[in-house]
Amino acid sequence: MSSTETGATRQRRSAGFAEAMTPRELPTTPRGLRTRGRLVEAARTVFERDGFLDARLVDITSEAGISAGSFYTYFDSKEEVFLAVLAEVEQEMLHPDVREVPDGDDPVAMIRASNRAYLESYQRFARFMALLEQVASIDEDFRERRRQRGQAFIQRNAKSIARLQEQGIAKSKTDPLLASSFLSGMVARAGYARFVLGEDWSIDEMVDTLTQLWADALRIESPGR
Amino acid sequence: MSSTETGATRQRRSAGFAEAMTPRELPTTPRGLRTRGRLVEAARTVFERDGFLDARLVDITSEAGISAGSFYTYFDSKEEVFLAVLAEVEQEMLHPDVREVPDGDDPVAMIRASNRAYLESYQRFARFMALLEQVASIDEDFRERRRQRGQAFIQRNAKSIARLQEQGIAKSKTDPLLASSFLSGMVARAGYARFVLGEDWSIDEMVDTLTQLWADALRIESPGR
Amino acid sequence: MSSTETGATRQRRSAGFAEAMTPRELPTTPRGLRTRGRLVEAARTVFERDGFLDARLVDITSEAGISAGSFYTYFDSKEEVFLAVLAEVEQEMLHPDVREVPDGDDPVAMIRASNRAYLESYQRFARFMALLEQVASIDEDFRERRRQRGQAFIQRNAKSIARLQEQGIAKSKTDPLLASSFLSGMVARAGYARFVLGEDWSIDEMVDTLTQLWADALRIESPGR
Amino acid sequence: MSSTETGATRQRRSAGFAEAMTPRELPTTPRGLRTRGRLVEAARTVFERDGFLDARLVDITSEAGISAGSFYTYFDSKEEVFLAVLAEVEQEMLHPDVREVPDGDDPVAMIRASNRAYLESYQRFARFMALLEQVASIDEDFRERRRQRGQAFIQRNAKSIARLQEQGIAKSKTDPLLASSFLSGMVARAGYARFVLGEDWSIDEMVDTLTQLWADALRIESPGR
DNA sequence: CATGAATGAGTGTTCATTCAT
DNA sequence: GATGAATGAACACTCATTCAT
Repeated sequence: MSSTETGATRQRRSAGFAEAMTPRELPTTPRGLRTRGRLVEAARTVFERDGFLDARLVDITSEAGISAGSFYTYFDSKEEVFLAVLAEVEQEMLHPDVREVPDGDDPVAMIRASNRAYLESYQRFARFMALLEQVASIDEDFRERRRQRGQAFIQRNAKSIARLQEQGIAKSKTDPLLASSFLSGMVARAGYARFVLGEDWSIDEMVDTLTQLWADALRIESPGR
Repeated sequence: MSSTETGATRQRRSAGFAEAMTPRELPTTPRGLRTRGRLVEAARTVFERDGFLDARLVDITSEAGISAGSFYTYFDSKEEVFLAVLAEVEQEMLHPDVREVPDGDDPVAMIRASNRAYLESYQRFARFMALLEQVASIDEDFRERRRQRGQAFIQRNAKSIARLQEQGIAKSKTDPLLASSFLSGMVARAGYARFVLGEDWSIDEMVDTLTQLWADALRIESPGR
Repeated sequence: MSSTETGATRQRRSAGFAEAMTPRELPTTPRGLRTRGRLVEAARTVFERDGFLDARLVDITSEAGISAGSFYTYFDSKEEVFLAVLAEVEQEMLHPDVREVPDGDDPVAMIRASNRAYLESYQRFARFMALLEQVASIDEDFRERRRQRGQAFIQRNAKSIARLQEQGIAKSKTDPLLASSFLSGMVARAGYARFVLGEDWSIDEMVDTLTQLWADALRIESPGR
Repeated sequence: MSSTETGATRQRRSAGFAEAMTPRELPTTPRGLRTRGRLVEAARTVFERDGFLDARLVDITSEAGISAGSFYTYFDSKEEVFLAVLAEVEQEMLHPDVREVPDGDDPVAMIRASNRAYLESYQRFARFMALLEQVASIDEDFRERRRQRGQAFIQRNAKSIARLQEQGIAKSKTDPLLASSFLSGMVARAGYARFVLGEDWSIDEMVDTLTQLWADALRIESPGR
C-alpha cells in the first residue's frame, strides 16, 4: 500500500467526497446490475491492494473486465465507487452475529465478547480498515462522515456504561459518554496498531488485556475476582 | 486539507519515504543554512495548510521566496523536505517543559500531568498531527518509522506501570507493555478525536476523564479516595 | 449557448455535413413517422438551447423520450438531424404570409414590408438564426449550401431592382445583383446585430432606417417626398 | 476549415473566454518572451488552418517546437492563446496606413478609401476573419466583446455622418448612429461574403458599388455628378 | 549557486456510435 | 423496432524534476 514507489504517478480530477455522498440510483436492468456489481467488486480488490490514491480507474475497469468508458455508466468518480464499496463492506460487517454480543448478566463477559468481536472483525477487514484510515486522512468530508457514523456505536456503549453505573456494578463515577468515547477509542486504536501497523500481539492477549483495562477503568467488580 | 477538490491533480515520480529517510548533510555556508531554513519553514506552512498530497513544490518554493530549481540544492524530493519539517517539529515538541512531568510521589498526579501535557501539545500541533496521520496512511515506510518512534514512549510508560505494580500502588496484574500501548493509544486517540475530528470536549474534562480511566484501569488506589 | 464552459467536452466521429446532405427516406409506418417527428422536435429544442456543438445526442433522445440507440433508426448522425430540423424550420419560415409582400405600386412600401417581414421572422427564429451562424462557421459544406440558398433570395431582389431601374423609378445605375447582395446583406446583418448580438434597437426604427437607406441607395424617388 | 471530417475528434476542458479575458502577465526573461512569441505564431498558423475548434494544443506546441506541457507556462487555455493571437493580429491590422483615410474635402472619396481599406484588410486577414466569426458563433462572451469593440468604429462613422448632415452635404435625415451601424454592417457583410463565403466579385467592383450605395443612401451629392 | 523555462509521462473523462438482448 | 449497456479513440492538463544559462 506504500504509494510512493519510484516512478509511480497519481492524478485526479474528481468531484470530491462531498459531491459523491449522494449516490446515483441503481441501474434497472439485470445486466446493468451485474456489471455494476462486478465494478464494485473490482474496485474493492484494487482499493485494498493499492490504496485509494494509487488505484487507477483503468485498473478497476480492467479488473472488472469492462472498458474504461463504461465506468461512467455507473459512477461519476473514484470517490463514488469508493462509497459504493464502503456500503457493501458495511453490509458485510453487520451480517453474521458479529457485534451481536449476548446480553447476559456478566458484564465483563459482555465486554470481552464485544472486544473480541470488534478485533476479529478488524482482522477480517484489516485492509479495508487501513483504506478507511487513508481516505479519512485525505478528505475532510469523509472524515466527518466517519466521525458521525462512529457516534452511534459510542452512544450505545455510553448507555451500557450508564446502566452499569446505575446498577452499582460499575463503581466509576466518570461521564459515560466520555468514557465510552475513550474506551472505544482505545480498542479501535489497538486494532489499528495490531492489524495495520503490524504490532506483534495475539488476539487472545489483546482481548484479555483490553477487557481487563476496560472493566477496571469502569471499576466493575467482576464476580469471579 | 481535503485533497479531493475538483480539478486538483497530483503527480509523483519521487523516491518515496524509504529513500528519503537518510537525509543529506546540511549546507556548509551560513547563507545556504538560511535558505534551507526558509525552505523548511515554507514547507511546514504549505504542508499544514494543504496537506502533504496537495502541497506543490512550487508553492513551497514561492512561499520560501526562492526559485523552483533551487529546491533541489537542498532536498531531493517532497518526502525529504517533509522529513526535515518533521525533525524541526519534533525538536519543538520536546523543547520546553512539555512532557517534563515532575517525578513526584503521587502517581495519579503524574499521570494527569502527562495527559495534560500530551493533549496541550496535540492542540498546539494539531495541524501537524493531522498531517502525520495523512502521511502515515499513505506511506508504509513512514508508518513503520512512526510506529517504532512511538515504542520509545510506550516503553517508558510500561516501565512506570511495572514499577507501580511492583510497589503495589497499581493493583492491576495486567501486562505492563500491553497496558502501556493501549492506554497510551487511548490518549492519543482522544487527542485525534478532539483536535482533528473536532469533537466538542474541553481539555479539562478530557484530562479528568482520561486520568481517572487510566488510574482505575491500573487499579491505582489514589491516596485521597 | 457558450460552448466553452469549464469541463465541457465535445467529440465527434461523424460523417460531416457533406455526407448528411442527402437525407435518408422517411419511415413508412405512422408510428415511425411520429417518433421521427418527436426526435426532430427534441433536436430543435436542444440545438436552440445548447447550440450545435454542445448538444449531445443523449440529450436529444431523452428529450424525445426514446432510447439513445433508437436515434440511429432515423438518422445517421447529429448533422443529419440538424438538417432535418433545418428543413422543418424552413417550412415554418415560409408558411404564413411571411415574405408575402403585396406587389403593389409603391416600391418603397414594398421594400418596407419586405424588411419588416424579414426582421420579424428573424426575431421569431432568433435562436435558430444564431444556430445557423454557428453551424455555418463550423462547417464549410454547410456554409456553401447556405450561400447557395441565399442566392435565390438575392436574385429575386436583383430582378426587382433591375425592374425599378428600367422603369426609371430607381435612378441608381448600380449593378442590380451586387446592389441586391449588399443591401440584403445589410438587412441580414442588422437582424443579426439586433437579435443575436442584442443591440438595443426597436424593430420600428430599424425598419424605418433600413427602408430609407435602401430606397435612397437605389435613388428611388418616393412619391410623397 | 470544415470541422466535421470523418474520424475527427474534438475535446475541451477549457476555462471559457470569460475567464481568459484577463491575460496573465508576460514572461520576464528574453528566452521566455521568445518562446511565447513562437507559441503565439504557431497558434495563429494552426488556428487559421484548422479553425479554433479543431486546433489541438499539441498541434500548436509541436508547430512551435516545444513540449506539450510548456504551453501552460504561458497560457492557461486555448482561449487564452487565441486572445493573444487576436491581440497580435489587431496590432498588425492597425499598423500601416490601413484605415488611415485621408481627411480631404471629397466625402465620397473618403468613403471609397475607407471601403477599399476595409476590404483589402479583410482580404489580407481573411482566414483570421473567418476564425473570428467562428469563435463569436461559439462563445457568447467573446461575441459580446467583439460587439463592443465594433462600437468604436461605428461611433466614429456615425460622427462623420452627422457632420456631413450638418454641413448639408448629406441630405439624408436618417439617424446617424443607426445609419452608421447598418452601412458599416453592409460593408462588413460584403467582405464576409467575398472572402469567407467565396463570392466571385472583384474588389474594384465591390468598392465601386458599396461606395455608391453608401453615398446615395446618405444622399450625398457628389461634386462630379 | 541560483534561476526559471522546458520537459513529458501519465490518466481521467467524454460521448458518438455499435450491438447484444 | 426498441433498448440501453458497452465501447474506445482522443486530448487536455499537471507538476516533479532537469538543465541550459
